Amino acid sequence: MLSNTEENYLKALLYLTTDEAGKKEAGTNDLAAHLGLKPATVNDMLKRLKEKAYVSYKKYGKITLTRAGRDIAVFVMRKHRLWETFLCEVLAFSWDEVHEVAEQLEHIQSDKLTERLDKFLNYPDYDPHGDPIPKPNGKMPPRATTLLSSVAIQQSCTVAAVKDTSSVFLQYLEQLSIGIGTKIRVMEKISFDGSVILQVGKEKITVSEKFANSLLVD
Amino acid sequence: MLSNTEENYLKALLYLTTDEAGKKEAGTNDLAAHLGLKPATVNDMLKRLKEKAYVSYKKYGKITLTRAGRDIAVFVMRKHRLWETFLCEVLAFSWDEVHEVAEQLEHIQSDKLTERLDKFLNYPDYDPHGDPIPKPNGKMPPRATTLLSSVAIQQSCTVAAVKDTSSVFLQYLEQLSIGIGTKIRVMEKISFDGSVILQVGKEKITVSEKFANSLLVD
DNA sequence: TATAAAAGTTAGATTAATCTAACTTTTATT
DNA sequence: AATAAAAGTTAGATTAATCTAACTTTTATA
Repeated sequence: MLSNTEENYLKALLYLTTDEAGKKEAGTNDLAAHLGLKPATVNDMLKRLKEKAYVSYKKYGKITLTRAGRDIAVFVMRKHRLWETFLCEVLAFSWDEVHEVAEQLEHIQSDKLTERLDKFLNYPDYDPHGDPIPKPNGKMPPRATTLLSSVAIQQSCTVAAVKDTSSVFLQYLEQLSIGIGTKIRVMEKISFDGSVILQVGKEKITVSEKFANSLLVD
Repeated sequence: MLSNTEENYLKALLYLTTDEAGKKEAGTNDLAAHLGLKPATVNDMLKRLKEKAYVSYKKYGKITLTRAGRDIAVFVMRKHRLWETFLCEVLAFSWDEVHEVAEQLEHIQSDKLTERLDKFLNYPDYDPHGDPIPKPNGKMPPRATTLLSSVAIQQSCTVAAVKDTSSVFLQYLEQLSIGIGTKIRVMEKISFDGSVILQVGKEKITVSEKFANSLLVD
């Protein structure tokens, strides 16, 4: 059985190599930066994970997850997202509060717990941030890929997911009454700085380019 | 913040010195036996816990929890019992399956989670084994103290708690359709071996002295 | 009360996870 | 292509948690 620490390395590797993070290859430094550790530390751990056949790489080369490693990482992600859903929907946490707690809960080892929790939540496909929850077989529901910034003028869309899960962003969304499922119409784009004017309910609001690049829509 | 390991030592000490375990003093060997560790290991840890002022003892003497140590142990117990209740009542675990999982969940650090869980469960006073759940202030609802074995012949009583939480015992109770709240009438006691004949619902059953010493009733 | 048994402690070793400092290899840039 | 920068590795140290083996103190008993 893997330690929490080992699980965290695999999860980080999954994240870094799944182009959520922008790129597809991961090196020692990327991992170290992502985990807040020193490259030397990561190097040591990678040796052990390679030994145990959870990762694959050659000296000075890029690191990839093996099938076994990816399966574990996906399962940890499944637990993380189920717990986030539980915290929001059942215990009324707000979506900016769930992450840290889910970071702990994702390491609880009990298949029965995971499956019962899934059932209790009625087998959700997406977590409170709109991220897909892997199924027990490792398959993932489709992830929204359209950025709000790429929606044409006068088009309407529905918020499907957030690309940025930082508290500041989530609280800002809260303040604007925007959440998963909110209908948005793009009214105007300012070419000067990429700002976008949106219709949200009866309100007309202006948001930055950075904002429009942080929301995924259907 | 304490490690899971440190929390487990404090919890064990609380258990051993709260006469649930029969006695009120705990030594290195008792702790080692209870935790499945070697006395030398426990000795080392006790030094650190003393350093941090969670326990108090003098060399070769008996160990007691300080106020701070007891507060932490009680809080861990609170979390353990709330999670057991959650697993049974919400996720339909049977009462012999919850312990191991609760052993993991009890270490999750989030006051908000604990309080929200308590609220969601409607502030239960007792867990699925009939053990009192400490309140946020550390106070405990009263614990049943009457053993089934001490109930007089022809008296009726209600099962309040189990003294033994081993799977074998809990599954046996399940098989006999006895749970917390079950009404029992003591029909006869066999002086030869301490066996007791009980009326449970419409059934008349005979149980051992050991059994009658493992159930607490009101 | 002397002494054997039980309880508790110390010393030294091991493993996991981390660090810093120094070194090597790869890559990117002039 | 030479060389500077970035990336990756190694060596040696530290801390937490565990062990075994040997030793000391307390307690129980003959």
